[in-house]
Amino acid sequence: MAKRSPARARAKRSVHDSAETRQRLIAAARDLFADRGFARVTVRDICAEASANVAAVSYHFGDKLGLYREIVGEAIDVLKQTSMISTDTVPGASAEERLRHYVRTFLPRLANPSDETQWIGKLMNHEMADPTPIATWIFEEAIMPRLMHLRDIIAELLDSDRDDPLVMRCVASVQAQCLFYRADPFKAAVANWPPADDASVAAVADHIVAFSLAGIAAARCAPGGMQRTQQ
Amino acid sequence: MAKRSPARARAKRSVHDSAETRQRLIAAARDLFADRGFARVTVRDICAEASANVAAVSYHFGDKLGLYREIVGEAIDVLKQTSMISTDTVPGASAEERLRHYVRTFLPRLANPSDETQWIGKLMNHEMADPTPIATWIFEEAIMPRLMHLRDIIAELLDSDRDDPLVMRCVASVQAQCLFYRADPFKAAVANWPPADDASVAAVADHIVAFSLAGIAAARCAPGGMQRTQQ
DNA sequence: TTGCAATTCAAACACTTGTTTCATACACTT
DNA sequence: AAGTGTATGAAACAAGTGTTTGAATTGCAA
Repeated sequence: MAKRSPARARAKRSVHDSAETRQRLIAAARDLFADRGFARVTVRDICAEASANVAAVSYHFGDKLGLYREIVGEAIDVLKQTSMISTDTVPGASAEERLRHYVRTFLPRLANPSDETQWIGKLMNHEMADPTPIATWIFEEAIMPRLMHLRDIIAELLDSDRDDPLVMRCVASVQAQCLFYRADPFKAAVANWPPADDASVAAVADHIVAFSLAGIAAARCAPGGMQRTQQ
Repeated sequence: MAKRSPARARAKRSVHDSAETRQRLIAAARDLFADRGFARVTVRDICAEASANVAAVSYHFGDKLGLYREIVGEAIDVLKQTSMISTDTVPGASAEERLRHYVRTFLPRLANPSDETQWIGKLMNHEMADPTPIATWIFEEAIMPRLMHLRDIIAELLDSDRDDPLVMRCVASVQAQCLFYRADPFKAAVANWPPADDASVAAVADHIVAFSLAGIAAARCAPGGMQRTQQ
């Protein structure tokens, strides 16, 4: 126990390369954890990638999970910022405009492989398939706020109460369509499914918005039993 | 190399417990692989669960991957059968009826935790986050046929060519909504999101159908630039 | 009964994992 | 120049991994 604290070392930033090894470890771990998830990345992988000694992770972060926590913390910080980009709109914007803005800013981050925050989506992919103790933290900080924002938009579009189960079903329908275009090692290995270039992503975003607006409108017209439009 | 072939042993089925150990191994491996994925299950876990010796896996299946292949093969067999349930319809059924039938039979298998084929969904979850060499096999045998079936339905609803990119975007919208309700360790750990009982699942299925039919109808009316319905 | 092949078992092997140890190199202060 | 605390590096450690070994054990046929 009682891991040596490198806190003062960072403050002094004058020894050797001024804890620049630490930054190389973080950079290497970010990419590797994103690609393979926590369990399938070894400390030796990270240190080799960062040109550091095997002991460096223990020294700078206590243990492997400490380094992972650092990465996830960074991910959540970025997520909160970009979440604000998706949820902040001009004061008078209509619900439809807010939905469009949400999807148009959210989707590129998920689907565009050249997006520099792409590693975050990959990281969360692994976290969802193979949750670490950090899963609940991610959910509460990064996912829940987005869902609540969507809920408010859709409740307004449906003109119904936010507790109406129909609202959350529509939230799921919208969010599901977005998440489907997440960059994903399976789809990548098996087909070239997700649209790559900016234009395709934008086209998909507009499709999702229009598709969803029509779906929500239909749900609004027939809130109770819209399931039978025919037959 | 040259793994001892237990093929004849199975045929004779007369020694010891007539290769009943083999079945116990398969049963144990099915549950464990479904819960944790290939990489995070150890041979010792499986053998302990099956009350067998550590060497049993090598003896009966060559190696760990051989046992996994056995499990995935079984999964694909079941998947093909249930896929037929989702895709087979009465001859004169309309596209809308076929879509409804597809979602209503597909969703319970994904969402209902008491479904006895639930382990297959879990297995594929892990395969998607952490593909093994078997990923392409699964995709071609189990996923691709479903997508093609959906494509035909939606092309008919849109009254457009099957190669129209709009068709696949709508396929993605429908499939995404279904897959969103997959039982998932992350959602389970973090919230009690997915609907549990049969009634809720059926309600969600009807929601997805109605939502999607409206979305498809909207896409049909404005195939090129449906993205701006207002604003 | 004896021989035979299939099956099980305890033990070990070879390898990888996260982590620790301890000696060394370094920059800076006194 | 000597001292000090930080950082690195090579090696080792302890636990866990998939797999193999070779000696039992078992049921059946000769």
